[in-house]
Amino acid sequence: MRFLDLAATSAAVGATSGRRAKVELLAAALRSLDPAEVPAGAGYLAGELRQRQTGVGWASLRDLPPPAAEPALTVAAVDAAVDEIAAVRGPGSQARRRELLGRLFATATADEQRLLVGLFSGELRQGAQAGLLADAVARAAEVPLAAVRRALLLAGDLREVAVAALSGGAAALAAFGLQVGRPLAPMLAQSAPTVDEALAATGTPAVVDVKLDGIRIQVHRSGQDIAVFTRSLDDITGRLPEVVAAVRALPARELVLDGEAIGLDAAGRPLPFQETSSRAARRTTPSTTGGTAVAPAVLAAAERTGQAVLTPYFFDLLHLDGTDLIDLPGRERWAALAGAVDPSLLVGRMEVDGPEQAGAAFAAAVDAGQEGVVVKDPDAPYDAGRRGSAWVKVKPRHTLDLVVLAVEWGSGRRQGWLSNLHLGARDPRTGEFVMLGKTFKGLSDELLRWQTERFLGLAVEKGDWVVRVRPEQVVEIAFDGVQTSSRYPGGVALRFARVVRYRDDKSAAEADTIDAVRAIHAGRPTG
DNA sequence: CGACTCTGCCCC
DNA sequence: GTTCAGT
DNA sequence: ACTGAACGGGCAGAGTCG
Repeated sequence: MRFLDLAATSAAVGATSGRRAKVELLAAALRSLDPAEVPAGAGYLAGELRQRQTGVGWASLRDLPPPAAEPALTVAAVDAAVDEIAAVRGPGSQARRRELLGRLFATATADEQRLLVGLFSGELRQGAQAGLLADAVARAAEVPLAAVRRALLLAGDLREVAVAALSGGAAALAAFGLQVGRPLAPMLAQSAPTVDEALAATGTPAVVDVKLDGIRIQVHRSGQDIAVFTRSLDDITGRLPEVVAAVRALPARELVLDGEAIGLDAAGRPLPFQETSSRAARRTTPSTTGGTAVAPAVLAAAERTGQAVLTPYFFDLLHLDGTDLIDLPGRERWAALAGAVDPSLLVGRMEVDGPEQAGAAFAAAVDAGQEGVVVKDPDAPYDAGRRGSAWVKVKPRHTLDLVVLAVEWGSGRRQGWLSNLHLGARDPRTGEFVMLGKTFKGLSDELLRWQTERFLGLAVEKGDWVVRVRPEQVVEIAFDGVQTSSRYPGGVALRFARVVRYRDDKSAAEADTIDAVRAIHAGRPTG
């Protein structure tokens, strides 16, 4: 298949607002792919490259050669070119990658270049991703949508599912059961501002789990083979030897566990997320020589340098010794979990009848330095990949009145509007403002329109990207916490900042101070 | 060597 | 990660 | 209810440069 035809489909999908019409366009393109091109081509239609990492990002896509006048690329040729680019490594690789990338783009027409940029950057923005492509696969292969969805969530790989559906139909899809050793999409939680509202969504009685601020882990065990996967289904087994050891010590032969890995201090209180993250992101250590014994080396180096040792805590069990549990009610899965795992490895959990007990559980979790709670419906099955009302998370929320220092022009559907706010706290010693981070969240279209006019009126420097303003507009900002920052001048930054409302009743001189922010920082876990 | 930029279906 | 808009 | 798109801070690792 010509790559140009995929580019045309992508453009048409992007120009279509209706979901059904998008699916129709994608299905038609899927049908015209050669069987050998399905893995790459189906991914392109969902905005994904077959190669997970290419070493190419926004910076490499800034200066591109002029487009070709005539199309010459096929889907297979693009896939081969990306393969070659992704394989480049070592000294001289940046120049080599740049050369190969330039050659690919010089062969592409303007429309094809647009699709390539979207694929390499990971931001195709055609209004269709893997979820919609599942619909298109069902349509093209004439199989039930539910079968495609289920296969996608259990296989975690769009391309394999597309190949199976288009070549083997419903029978091939049925073969995608839960498989020990192969990650499935983890179940997600909705968010609620209070435990009362969470309880209203789940119903009562409910179960309240402590929410740990660490790394989501899905651990598979088959005999002595143990694998640890992240929320995005990446294999991080080599980075978490503590987790492997803990699961190896369990009596069960086959397990699929869902939980969280987190670093603790000497007193057993949780470390700030940054410290857990630092340990979990470490692959090797300087002292690691061959790489054969990477995992023990990671652990030894962590202990030697005083880095956090991560501890796993589990809250669900999806498979036990030959039996799949995902379709069972939560209370049955959790009973099986309690029987399979040492109590010290279980997430803190309380069964509650109503708001009073749930509120007490939430207060206790926060008091212990934890991130919050997840309220769960004990009758619900494990809905892989879904963010339904069966699980609802609740976290404490801080708010501060900050001052807007600058605003960035938006892109995509926010093009032409001032969008991303630079936020500052007042420094009472200097009268200046200390930048703490940015946010673009919590802004309705109406508010975007209002603030564009407002900040152009306050502008002191109108750049193409950033508009600097007189520090006069106060805005109420909600956020989850304060973290240590090497980027911002105050040494602190807000986590998950979002706009609550503009405060036209307050002047900048009445805005909250950097001291107030530092006080919150000092009060965080092990701060 | 250290300082820097860029990347990551990164983690949250 | 959170939030808003569109279907 | 679900999907997609707006974009946040911080981390380690790889490669480049002076």
